[in-house]
Parts: sequence; C-alpha cells; structure tokens
Amino acid sequence: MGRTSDARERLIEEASRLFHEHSYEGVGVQELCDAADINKGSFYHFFKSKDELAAAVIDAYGVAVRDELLAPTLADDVPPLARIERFFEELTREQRAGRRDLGITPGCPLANLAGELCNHEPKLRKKLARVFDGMRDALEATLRDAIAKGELPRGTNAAQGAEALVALAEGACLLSATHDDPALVGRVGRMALALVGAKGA
Amino acid sequence: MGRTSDARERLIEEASRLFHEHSYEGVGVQELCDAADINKGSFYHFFKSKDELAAAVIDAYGVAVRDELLAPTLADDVPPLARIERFFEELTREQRAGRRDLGITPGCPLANLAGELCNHEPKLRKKLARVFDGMRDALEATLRDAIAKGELPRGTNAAQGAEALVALAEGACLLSATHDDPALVGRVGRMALALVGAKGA
DNA sequence: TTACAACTTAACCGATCGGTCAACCCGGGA
DNA sequence: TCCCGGGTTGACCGATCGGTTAAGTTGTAA
Repeated sequence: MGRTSDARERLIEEASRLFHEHSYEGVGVQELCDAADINKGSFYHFFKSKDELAAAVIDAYGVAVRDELLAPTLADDVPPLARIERFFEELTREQRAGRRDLGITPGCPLANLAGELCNHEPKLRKKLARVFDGMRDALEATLRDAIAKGELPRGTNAAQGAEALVALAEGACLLSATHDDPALVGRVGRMALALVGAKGA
Repeated sequence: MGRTSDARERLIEEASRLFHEHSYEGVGVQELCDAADINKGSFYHFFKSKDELAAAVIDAYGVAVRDELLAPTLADDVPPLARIERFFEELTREQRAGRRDLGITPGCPLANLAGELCNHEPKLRKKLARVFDGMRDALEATLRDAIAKGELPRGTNAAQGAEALVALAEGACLLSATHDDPALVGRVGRMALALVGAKGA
C-alpha cells in the first residue's frame, strides 16, 4: 500500500454528509465506520478522536467553499456587484438541490456545525471561524473592486459590508432550512446589494 | 400538592441552559435530571420523551423572545427605525452578557438549536420556524410603521425587509459566537438600516 | 528473504444513551 | 378512615457511546 489508502478520505466524505444530515453529536463513530465501510479500529488508526475527524471535515468544507462557491461565483468575468448576486443565487441553487436530493432544505453545513460546536469545542470553533473569514475576505475583495469600478460609493466600508454579507448569507441558509423553503435565500439575497449600499437595489 | 410542582419548570429552565451551553444531542436525560434535581422516572412523568422536552424549551424561548427582546426593543416610545437599532443593540448586549457569564460568546439559542435540529426533527423544526416568524412579523410591523411615518420610502417591501433582518440578526449571532466576538453583532447591526433601504445609513 | 510499517480485523472496555417499570409517598375528598 | 391519583424513587432494560487492544495481513524496501 505505497500510497495512502482512500479509507481516510471516504471517512471524511461520509462524515461530511452525515454531520450535515444529522449533526456532530448525533452521529456515532460506529455509524461513520459503517458508512465508510471500515472497522472501528481503522478509524482510530487515521484519527485519534472523533473531534479530529471533525477538524478534517471542516478543512474539507473550507476547500469546497473556496473552490465550488467563492471561486466560481466571485470570478471577475462579470461586474463586481453581479458577482455578489451570483453568489446568493448559487446558495439558493444549493438549497434547492439539497431539498430535491434529501427531501429537506439542508441549510449550510458550516453554519449548522458552528451552531452546535461553537459553545464547547474551541479548536473546532476557531477552525470554522477561519472558513467564515475566507468567505468574508473574498467578498471584501469583491466589494473593493465594486468601489474601484464606481459601482459603490467611495466611502463604502468594504470590510464591514463583507462581514454583514456573510451574516446575511448564513442567516438566510439557516432560516431557509428551518422553514424548509429554499426560495427564502433567493429573496434575502436580492436585498444583499442594498445592504452594502448600492443605489439601484 | 394541589398545584403543579415546579419540577417540570425547573427541567425546562435547566434544559434551556444546557441545550444552549452544549447542544441538544450533546446533553443526556440523566444530566438534565441532575441539573433539575429530579429522578429520571420523574422526567418521563412530565415528558414522554426528550423531544417533547425540547418542544417545551422552544416554546419557552418563544415567550422569552417576545417578552424580553421584541416587546422592549420594538416598543413605540421611539421612532420606528430607532427601534430596529435598539433591537440589534439588545442582541449585542446579550452576546456580551453571555460572554461575561459563561466565558464564551453564546450565539442565539434558537439559531444554534435550529442548525442542529432542522435536518431531522420536523416537528421541532416547525416550532422553531414559528418563533422566527414571530420575530419577522414584529419587525415587519415596525418597518410598516417606518414607511407610514416617512422614515422609509413608500415602495419599501416590509415583508422581505423583515425577513432579511431576521436572517441578518441570526447570522450575526452565529458569526459572533463562532468568532467569540460580541462586537460583531453590533457592527453588523449598524448596517441593518441600509438593508431595508434607509437613506442615512 | 527478511523485516518493517501501513493498514485491517474483531473482540473488548466502562460509561452512558433514551426509556421503562413497579413500588411507594402523601395530601385531599368521600 | 380509606382510597385515589399526582408525584417520586431508584433499579433496571438493551443498545450505543467514544475509545482501546492485540493479533493479524498486507505491500514494499533493504
């Protein structure tokens, strides 16, 4: 077995799914092992605890957010504010897809995990915070671009605007999951431009 | 024992605290009973399951939100938009108080619970949705008042604005907990008026 | 060919999980 | 006085919890 077996990656994949479908505390190590088709002993060969698997799952979420959400939607092939709109449209699409595939509106895996873990696992909490920071930074750069291109007033505070956009997006996903209504993200997203001070919205 | 003993209420109180400090799945029935100083058998005299206790906890949250958050902050002793500002200031104060008392920024108990439960307990999910609806309705009424008093343009969509405000508030609480930074709610809250279309912000 | 490290296997640990049970305690109405 | 019913008690249920252990089974490199 010269190269790393894929058992570890299967574990991370299945854990991402199960943590999101249920919750962190609601999924047992045995269930994770069954899903990844490995033995419990192997689990503890790859991860020294369930927490450590959660850390790996959060890292994987971070990569997915960057590569599958931020990079495509905030790419500079369209004007800056249109990227923000595209960002929220993609969130809406994900909620709709989740609802189609699972029968329920899933919400944001990061937010759901954050709500559960923020009060008792400082290490995981900080890891989640760093993923949110990545979202904020990408949105902030987009807002700065919008200011530079005259789409937003010169005085606009890009840092605070980006922070508020992340809050709006995560809150919208949470509400959309709670109401089982993917369209809620779309409605809220359509107000996002007003939040950062765009005139037309 | 003519009147209902207070064991049931102690249980709800302690469960509100423990579900928030840890999480729903992360707190066992035995721990709940210890905190409320009752026997496990008594637990199942008052509630036929842990789920049913959670339902009672959500109801209690709903009352607290109405009486301790919405009623005082959205009272009409100040102009409508100032009430919205007061609403977010109160959220900030709660995060700060939580941090002082518990050592961590707690986030919103509703949001944390919602993130954990929305994907597998439809009955509790709907109960949580109704509490969020209460927040939205109160904010919507405030926005309508703002429109009537000329603080917002006539064309403002109060319903969607209120929905977005709830998303913004819950998202801000979640981020503030994740970053352990109560001030985040304040910063985001200061942008709330821009979200609904106020000019001055 | 041997040796070692990566990996797998399945039995096992004490603790805890959500939930049940039958016995009991005790105050108020008849 | 007796009984009844809300409330309490603590032992108990099988299942599962997160985690450990020791003995294999590999592929690979010396």
